[in-house]
Amino acid sequence: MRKDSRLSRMLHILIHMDHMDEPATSDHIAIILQTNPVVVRRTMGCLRDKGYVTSVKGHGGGWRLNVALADITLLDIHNALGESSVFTIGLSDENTECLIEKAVNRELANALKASEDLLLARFGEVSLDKLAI
Amino acid sequence: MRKDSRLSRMLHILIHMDHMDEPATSDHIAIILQTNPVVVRRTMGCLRDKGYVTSVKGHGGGWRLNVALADITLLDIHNALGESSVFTIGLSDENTECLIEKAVNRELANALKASEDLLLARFGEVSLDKLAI
DNA sequence: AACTCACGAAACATATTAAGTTACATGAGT
DNA sequence: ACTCATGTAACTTAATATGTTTCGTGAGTT
Repeated sequence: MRKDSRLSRMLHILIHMDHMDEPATSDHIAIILQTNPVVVRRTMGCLRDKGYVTSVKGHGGGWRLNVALADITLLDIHNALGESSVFTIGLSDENTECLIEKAVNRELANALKASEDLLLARFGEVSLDKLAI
Repeated sequence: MRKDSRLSRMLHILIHMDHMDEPATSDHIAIILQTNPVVVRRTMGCLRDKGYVTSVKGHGGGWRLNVALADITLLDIHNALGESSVFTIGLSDENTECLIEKAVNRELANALKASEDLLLARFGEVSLDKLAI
C-alpha cells in the first residue's frame, strides 16, 4: 500500500494558512504541497466538513483557516481525514471455527489497539500551534 | 493498501504445525489458511531463511517446525516477514527547506516511532506457546 | 529408469488504496 | 458577458499484498 501523506500535508498547510491574510487558492496550496489542485480540494473538503476551514468560490476566493491553531490537535485533523486503520498489518479472515486462528487474531487485535491508542493519545496532546515556527 | 495478513496467517499455521508429526505440504497449509500453495511457499520461505521452519522436497516432504513455540515470539515472525513500516500513515516528501514541513514531519515521525516501539515491544513479549490452545 | 510428489521460482493477473489528471458544472465577483 | 475558483465525476497511475499459471529441480517410489 502506498503511504498516506494527507495528515502530514494538511498539518503543514494549515500552519501556513494561519499566517495568511488572503484566502489560499487550491492552485497556490498545490504548489506549496507539490501536488495537484484537485487533490487539494478533495482533502481540504474533509476539513471543511468538520468546520476547520472555509471555502469561498469566485474572485478572491479560496480556503481560509476557521479556527485558532491552538484549538485543533493532530487528532482532530487525523479524524477529519477519516482514516480507517493506521496499520498495514491486518488480521486473517476468520472463515472457520479454528480456535487457534481466533486466539492469534485476538492477540494481534489487542496489541494493535494498544499501539493505536497510544498514537492517538499523543496526537490528541499536540495542538498545531506547537508545530508553528 | 491492502492489509498484510501474513503475520496472522503464519502465527496460525506455525501453532498448528507444532501438533503435526508429518511435514505439512504447501497444498495442505493452503487449505487451512484458505489461500494458494504458491503464496504459502513464498511466505514460509521467509521463515525458513530465519531457521524457524525447514522445507523438504519430494515424497513425504513439506514444511516442518524447527523450533519450540516457546522459543519464538510474535516479534521474531514479524521481523522474519520483513515488513518495512507498520503504518499506513506516511510523511510528506521534504523537497523544500520549509521549516514548518520539517517540524510537522518530525513530530509525526516521533509519534509513529513511539507507537511502533510499543507494538514491537509487546510482540516481543508474547511467545507462540501462549497462543496455543 | 520412469514416475510421482513437493518445493523453488519466474511471470503474470487481480484487488485495493492513495495520488494524480482531465473535463465540466456551478457560483461569485468584475 | 467574462473571469476566477471551488465542486465533482471519471479516468489514470503507482505501490503493494495476494492470487494464479507454468516450468524447473530434487527426492523418494515403483
